[in-house]
Amino acid sequence: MPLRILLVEDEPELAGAIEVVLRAHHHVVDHVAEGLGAWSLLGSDLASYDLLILDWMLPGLSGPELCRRVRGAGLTVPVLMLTALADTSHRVQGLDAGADDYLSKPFAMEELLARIRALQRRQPSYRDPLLRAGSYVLDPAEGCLTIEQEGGRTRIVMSAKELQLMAYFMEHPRQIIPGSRLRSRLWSLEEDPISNVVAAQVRLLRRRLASHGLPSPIETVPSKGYRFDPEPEP
Amino acid sequence: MPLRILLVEDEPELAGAIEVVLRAHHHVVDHVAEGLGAWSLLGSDLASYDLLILDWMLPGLSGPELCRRVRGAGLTVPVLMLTALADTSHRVQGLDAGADDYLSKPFAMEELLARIRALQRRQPSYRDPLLRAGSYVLDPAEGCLTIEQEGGRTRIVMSAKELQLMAYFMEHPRQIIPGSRLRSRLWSLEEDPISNVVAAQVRLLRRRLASHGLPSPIETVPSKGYRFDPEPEP
DNA sequence: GGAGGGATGAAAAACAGGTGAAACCTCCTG
DNA sequence: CAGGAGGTTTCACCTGTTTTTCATCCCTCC
Repeated sequence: MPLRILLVEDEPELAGAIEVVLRAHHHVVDHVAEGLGAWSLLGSDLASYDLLILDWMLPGLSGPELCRRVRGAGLTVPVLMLTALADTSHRVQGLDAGADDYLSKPFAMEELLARIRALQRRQPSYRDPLLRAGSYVLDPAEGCLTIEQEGGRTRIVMSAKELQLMAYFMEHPRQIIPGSRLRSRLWSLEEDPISNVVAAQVRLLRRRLASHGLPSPIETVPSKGYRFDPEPEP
Repeated sequence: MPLRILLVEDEPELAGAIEVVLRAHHHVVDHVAEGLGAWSLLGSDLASYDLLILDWMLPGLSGPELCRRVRGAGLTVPVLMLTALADTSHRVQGLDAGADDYLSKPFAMEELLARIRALQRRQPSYRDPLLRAGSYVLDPAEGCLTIEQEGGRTRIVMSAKELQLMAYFMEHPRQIIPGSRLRSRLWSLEEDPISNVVAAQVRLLRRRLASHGLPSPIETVPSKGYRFDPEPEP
């Protein structure tokens, strides 16, 4: 599975080599040469990384310092530290700063890849909690819905709006939800009030469920709204 | 689960970045650039928000000031404050103003998301309470009225206006209510006074009750108004 | 007995939602 | 950078329901 990796390394040759290898293994790599640049990327960029590879010695902001900042900001992203200094006291310093692993130069690319794999396995990576209602389980992180029926489970990948809608329904099971409420909760204000986005999107959601052979759990209560029933009583 | 979020931030770049990230996580985001706009948005109950993200420095109305107003108005919505000022005295000021959390710029989007998740672990949805008068129980959420008689209960699904009318009667049992009051309470402002909407709607309400075999609890007091009696004395 | 509020049924208007096609947008790919 | 695929929204049109109006009738109170 491809990872989004931020590589912070000031030696151009090594950096280039690492980039090539990682890309060859289908990872997406951003490279910066110094610590402050990395920090501002982490601080404001839209990207979120699956892995940070930090050189120990960096202009601007050292590897351990950057690592401490990252941890201080509450980030749980795995950090792999690179260094020319192999002795134990440095190793300890690095790990104390919050790094997850530590690799001494020179190293074989194979070892780097192996350690990346190891970090990924160990990664408990915080995920949004699942949302459950009856036999429906929604996973916002994965962007999918699974339904447990007799005879197994069905997994449905959904679009963003479908997920929002489904989540709202699942948070309010069996309640009648007026279309106007959906509109005000799930769509931002500026849109013109004479539109039928809600009806249209409800339709798409129903169609998506139907396309997997599921009976629609969303009922229309005429001129009142919609009602989601996680498992209709007989 | 998706949240409805109001973002008050005057730096366009940062605001844009936050918006994109929040949307990517399936939240619904409204963005205003200054405090007064935010305040008027919060005042109009077009939308109710699950979270406010306030910049510290804002044109018009500062973040802490807005936050104080929000709390002063009795709103319990979680507030997350953003600021370039990291020192403790500001942190304390922000939290004293009623903010629930505090984030210093620059911050990683991951941290913002983590804090939002943390703030968000709170109360589940609640239902609006039932309205009771004598043997009549009105459930606004379900849009129905139940009557407990000897021999069981009757459940009547009603239309919106019927519910409004019934609710008004049930809130003023045994009182004589002039038609003109119903008109001004239940119908927005001066519609043309030569209409008999009220009479017509009262009729529909009576008919609906009658169609379920119930004696009408709504009596007409000639040239004075209507009176609702939750259970007529013999 | 006539004025006025209310009752009544039918008809009209307004409304909410369902539907398919088409327009848009954004992201991805060649 | 063009083209394509999805996803999302709009549009025009259709349905059924709710709400209001209208014309008429009824009753009560001065």
